[in-house]
Amino acid sequence: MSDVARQVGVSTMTVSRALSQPQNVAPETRERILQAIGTQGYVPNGVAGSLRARRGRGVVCIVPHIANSVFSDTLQGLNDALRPASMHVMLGTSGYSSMEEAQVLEEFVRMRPEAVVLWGTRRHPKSRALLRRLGVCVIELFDLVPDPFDQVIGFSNELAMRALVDHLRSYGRRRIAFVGSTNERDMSNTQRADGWRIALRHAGLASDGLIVEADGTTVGGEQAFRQLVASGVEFDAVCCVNDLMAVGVLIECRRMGITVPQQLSVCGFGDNPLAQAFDPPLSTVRLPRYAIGKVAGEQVLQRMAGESVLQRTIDLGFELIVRATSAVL
Amino acid sequence: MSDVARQVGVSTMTVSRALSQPQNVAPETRERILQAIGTQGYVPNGVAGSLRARRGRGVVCIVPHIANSVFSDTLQGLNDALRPASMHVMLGTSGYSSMEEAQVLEEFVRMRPEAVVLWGTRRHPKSRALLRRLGVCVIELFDLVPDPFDQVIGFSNELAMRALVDHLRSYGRRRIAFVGSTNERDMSNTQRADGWRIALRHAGLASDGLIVEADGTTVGGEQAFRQLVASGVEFDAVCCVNDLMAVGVLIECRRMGITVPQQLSVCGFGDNPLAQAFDPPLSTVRLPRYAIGKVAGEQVLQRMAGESVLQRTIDLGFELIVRATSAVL
DNA sequence: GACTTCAATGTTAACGATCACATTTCATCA
DNA sequence: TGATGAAATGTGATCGTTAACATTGAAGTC
Repeated sequence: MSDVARQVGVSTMTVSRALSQPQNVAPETRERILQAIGTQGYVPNGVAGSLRARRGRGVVCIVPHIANSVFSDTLQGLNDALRPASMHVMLGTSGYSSMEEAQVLEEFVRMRPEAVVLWGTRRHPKSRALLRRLGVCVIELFDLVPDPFDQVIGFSNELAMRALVDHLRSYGRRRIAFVGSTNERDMSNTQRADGWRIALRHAGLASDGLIVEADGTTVGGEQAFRQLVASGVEFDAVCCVNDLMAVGVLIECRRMGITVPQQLSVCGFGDNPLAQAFDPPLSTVRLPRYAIGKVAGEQVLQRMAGESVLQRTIDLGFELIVRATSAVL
Repeated sequence: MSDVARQVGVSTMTVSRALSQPQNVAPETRERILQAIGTQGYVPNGVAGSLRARRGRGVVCIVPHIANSVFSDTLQGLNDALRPASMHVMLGTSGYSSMEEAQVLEEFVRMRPEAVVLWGTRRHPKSRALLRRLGVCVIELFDLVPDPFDQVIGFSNELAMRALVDHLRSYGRRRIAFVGSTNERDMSNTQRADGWRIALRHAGLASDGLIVEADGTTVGGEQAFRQLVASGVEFDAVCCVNDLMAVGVLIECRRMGITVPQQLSVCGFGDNPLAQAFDPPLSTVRLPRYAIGKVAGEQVLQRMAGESVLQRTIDLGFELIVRATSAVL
């Protein structure tokens, strides 16, 4: 920077101003400075700038796993919202462990991010203490909770699951089973199971014996379904906590010769790309994955601009996607 | 930091050392320092550290689009490799445009990253100049080229496509068509088409009239296939530049009553999750997506450790996945 | 002509850590 | 007993930028 200043015959401050507050520099001076910058190939040192300004242009984002379309769609949204403001995303993963998240977080906050965006609402006490101390803007994603740590953006798992159950009821189903996952440690599984239970109770339907659990994969779905059938309980519909398990159920149905949706209705959750591509296409709930990230980014920008937080809980809703596995269309 | 130093009764330098070079601090002093850090909730300022050390702990990674499993798998690999070394990924997207990539890159390098990881090998001249000037470690991903800018990690599109063609030949196919994409601006499409052409020539087979192009989506695949059929040319196999287009071809076949693989063999490229889930499951080529990111991260660490670059071009190979669309199993 | 005003630019001192070098401490040994 | 060296700690300068305040000069006002 001083090289540029020397060449143009001004002080470094003027060079700095030419870049960050052009309106305070004479147009011709500015022109000469920009030219010198181009000639010398000067690249401003953002690290020094951030140190002096006592604020970086980074936003930490920690998701459980990047290679999963739910998370990567959200990351895309976050990135798209932040890019126009010259902010950058510092990406980290927790591997679905709040302990690991706490460790990653502790390392990342050293870079003094403008905001921290985290998946889910289950936090390690250490993370809470750290975030509280730093007073940084924290945005939690996906699972809505009534009283968030700072701000939460997502949709209601419970309402979404109730919408699915109500849809099945309107199609005449009365014995609606639930297939849960044992490996999702976040609140999603609990909240969705709650939604299912509440919807049944509201409709005066029984839920006893109608819930099974397994690993949250396709294979887990197959196992869970076999278990449900083996238990001897009667059922005419199955709601799964996610699409992969629902696909597992469908595969097992095909094997057992159960016709879907004539003999049995099946619903997934999440609208995984698979849901649409599978044969038969799976009824499910589409989640505002991209929008969650986008709105999170927008909130970060708004709060940086000094605007106060209007809503601590932002509900972006969901979309019921009825395909061939739940009803004869 | 000075608060901690004061409380313990040492200089800030000792506190600094207690954290970064513990072996140079008396164990008991270190213990007291760590305790004071815990009490006060001191979080080291990584920005200041990076400025003084003149090197950050960040790695810039710019991919075309995050919400695409090819890229997110690779990001996962990169992240997994870098995390144990306390490095972090600064994530950016180019939207498949080298111009946009250049802009994002220019902003990101201000943070003085330890390395820059970029998708593909097509660079804007500005990016090249910038990277050359900064002398930063540059790792390009996916499309192998013989003489990379700095270092490239990937697989051979050409060899992979030749493997597919050879597989089809071994199954008796002689009139093998190619469905290309018009919207992939990177080298993949060209290299894959070249591989197809070369494989046919080596086998003494004709390629005239056997290539069509469309938008690189499922719908594009359907269109391309209709176009191919309408052209009246004879063919008994179709290689597609990606899995989505191959799925489109399969959908169109079903519509036209063409049996796969009896009347026609179909191959995709990339092993998209859809390929396995589709009915019938699609033959394709599995790419080392995760490994590419992982190895990239490992290379960054090795080069930071001062090791010299052993291979400027690292070929991680590919895997031919034969499923039901290319051969009766 | 002296006085005000404002735009353009300069000066100084941080931001918070750490490198290089200086100093202290203390056990070891001829 | 004093020399020797290694371990433990301290001092001062510095990384590159920018906030806050100071200065300059020229135009505008009475």
